[in-house]
Amino acid sequence: MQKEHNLSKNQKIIFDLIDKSGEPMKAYSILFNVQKKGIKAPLQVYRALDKLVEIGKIHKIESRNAFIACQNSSCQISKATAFSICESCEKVSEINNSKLSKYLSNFEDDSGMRYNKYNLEFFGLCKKCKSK
Amino acid sequence: MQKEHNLSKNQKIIFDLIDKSGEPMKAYSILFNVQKKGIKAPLQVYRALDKLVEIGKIHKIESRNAFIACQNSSCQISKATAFSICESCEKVSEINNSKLSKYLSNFEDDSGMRYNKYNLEFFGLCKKCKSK
DNA sequence: TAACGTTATGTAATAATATAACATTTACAA
DNA sequence: TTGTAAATGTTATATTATTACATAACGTTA
Repeated sequence: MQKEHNLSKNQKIIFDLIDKSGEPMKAYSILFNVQKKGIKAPLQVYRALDKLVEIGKIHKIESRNAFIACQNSSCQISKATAFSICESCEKVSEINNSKLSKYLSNFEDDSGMRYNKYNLEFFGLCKKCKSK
Repeated sequence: MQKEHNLSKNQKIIFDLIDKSGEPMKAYSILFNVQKKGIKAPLQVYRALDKLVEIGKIHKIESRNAFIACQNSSCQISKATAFSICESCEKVSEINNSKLSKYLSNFEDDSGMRYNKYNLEFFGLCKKCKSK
């Protein structure tokens, strides 16, 4: 059974904001949005983000320096992440494909080394942008 | 046949530095190292880096905000990159595995969407660090 | 080779992203 | 109830990256 993480006040404020937005949010945009709730400094945001990433409630989209709520109901997969990113509209979706995750989790490089964690970002045009 | 890219003066200075170092270099560390060669401003570095990434001579390690010379003799694979990153010593290697690249280049998500580009970063402990 | 468009360069200023250092408070298990 | 870990608050600063504008070099083709 998954450990229940009781989010602290700041963590909850920031997670709720990202989760409701449904899209990747940048740290300073988050900061701007939570200032009315008393979170005034970048560090308060980054600390909450660090923790939320650590427990898998959100993921960082590295190529965009942005954070998105985990789309997997279970939120257990913070060590094996894959995203699709539209290079035109910047829409980001989490890819939840068991074949892919199995393939990557079991991947062994030519030296026989295995990895406990990966992040994969796919780029292309989403359906909407492709049809334009 | 691959197009020959004649690097400009700044591009060559910066590529040579990164290539010789053999490891990921950060933009401001590059800047520091090339100041004696007349490259004085961050923008000069970033412009060269952008171009070198575009033509596939170097890759950006997104999770580290650092740049590494392409390890593939052909340097053609700037749209399909995979790296292994040691979480202890930060050693980075480019993974050149044809099975993996085929699998990912042909990957179709559940909605049938395909992608023209991807970047994959694996994390773990390299052999040296594992044996410590 | 002159004219043109494209690419590269130079320079200053500033924006955007992220962390260090230190003090204090809260949560909660022993 | 006290010890410890986690979280918070605050200021300052470090690091990464871009905007804006001016000039120069390069390569094509008329």
